[in-house]
Amino acid sequence: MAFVADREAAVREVAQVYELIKLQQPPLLLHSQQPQPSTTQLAQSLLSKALRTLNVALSVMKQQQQPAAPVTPTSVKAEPHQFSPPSPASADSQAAIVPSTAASKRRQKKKKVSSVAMEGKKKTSSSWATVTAVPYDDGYEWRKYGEKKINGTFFTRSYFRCTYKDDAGCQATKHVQQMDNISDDPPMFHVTYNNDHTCNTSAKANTGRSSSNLAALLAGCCNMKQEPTGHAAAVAAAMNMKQEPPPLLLPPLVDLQPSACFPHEQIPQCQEPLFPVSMEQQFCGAFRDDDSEIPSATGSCISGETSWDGYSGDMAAAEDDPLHDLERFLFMDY
DNA sequence: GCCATTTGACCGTC
DNA sequence: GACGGTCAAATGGC
Repeated sequence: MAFVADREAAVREVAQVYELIKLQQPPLLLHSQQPQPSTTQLAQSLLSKALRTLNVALSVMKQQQQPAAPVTPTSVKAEPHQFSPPSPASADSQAAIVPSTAASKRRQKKKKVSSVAMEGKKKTSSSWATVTAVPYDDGYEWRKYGEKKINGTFFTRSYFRCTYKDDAGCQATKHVQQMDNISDDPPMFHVTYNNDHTCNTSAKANTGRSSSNLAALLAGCCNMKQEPTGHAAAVAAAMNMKQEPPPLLLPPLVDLQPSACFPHEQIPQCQEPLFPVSMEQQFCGAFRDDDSEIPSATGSCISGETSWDGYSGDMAAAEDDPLHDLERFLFMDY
C-alpha cells in the first residue's frame, strides 16, 4: 500500500535525522566542558529535545508499522525463561515448620521460600533483556537482593526485585550484568527483566529512597567497589542530581537519551562524553506461556526503547494520539 | 531505630 | 557437582 510505503519513507527520514543529531551532539558536549555561551546551552537543549522527540516519533511509527517483528537486526540474545503464573504458597508447608535453633529455623524457612521462589520463577510470564549504558533509573524502584559471580563473566551480576514486592506483591525482578568488553566507554550492561510490574509505582520512582536504590544498583553493576571507572564515578555523582519524575511516562530512554540521566543543565564536568549513545538497547522478546514471542509492537528497538507493562498504557495513549504526545514531549521542560 | 545493602548459604535445575 | 537464583542475618548509613 502507498500508505505503508509513505510511512516507511517517513521512518527512514526520521531515523536519518536522529542519527545526524546524535552525531552532532558529542562535539557540542565536548565544548560544553568549557564555560559556555547561552547559545551553546540553547543548542544543547534543542538537540536534546529533538532527540527525544525523534525517538518518540520513531517509536510510534514503528509500532504502527511493524507490530509483529523485531525492528533491528542487532537484537540481544534473549534469555527465554519459561514461566507460568505463580501459585500461592502452601499453607500446610508453613505450618510444618517447627523451629529449633536459629540456624535450623533459617534453613527451614529458606527451604520453604526457596521452593516457592523457584516455583514462581518457573511459572512467571515474561522475561526480556536490554543492553544499556545506564541500567539504573528505568522508572521503577528496585531493591537489590543479591549479587553473584557468574561463570565466564568478569563482573558480578546483581539481582534486584521491585521495592514494592512486599507491599503490592509485585513480582518484577531484574538482574544487571556488566558486559565483559571492559574497553567499552561507556561500559554496557545487560539487563534482564523478569515479570511485569503489578505495583504501578513507576511514577514515584525518582523520589526519596530510590536514590539509594539507584546508587546501589550502579555500584553493584559497575562493581565500583572493585574498579570505579571514570564513567561510573561520573554517573554516581549524577545520582545525586535528582530530577522530578517526568509527567509523561515513556519507556526507558536512558541509554539513548543522556538528557534523561544528565539534563543538559546538569551534565557532570570532567568526564568523557557519554555520546554517541548506544543504539543497542533492544527489546529481546517477552515470552508468553505458549512460548510465542511477544512482538516488539510495544517497544521500538530502533528507538532503543524497552517496552514493559509499566509503560504500555502510556504508549497506548501515544498510539492513539501520537502527534499530541509529541507535542507534549517537545514542549516539556526537562 | 529504620531501612537498604552485603554476603554466605541454601535450593532447584541441569 | 556445577551453576544460577534467592533468602535472610549481619552490617552500615542516615
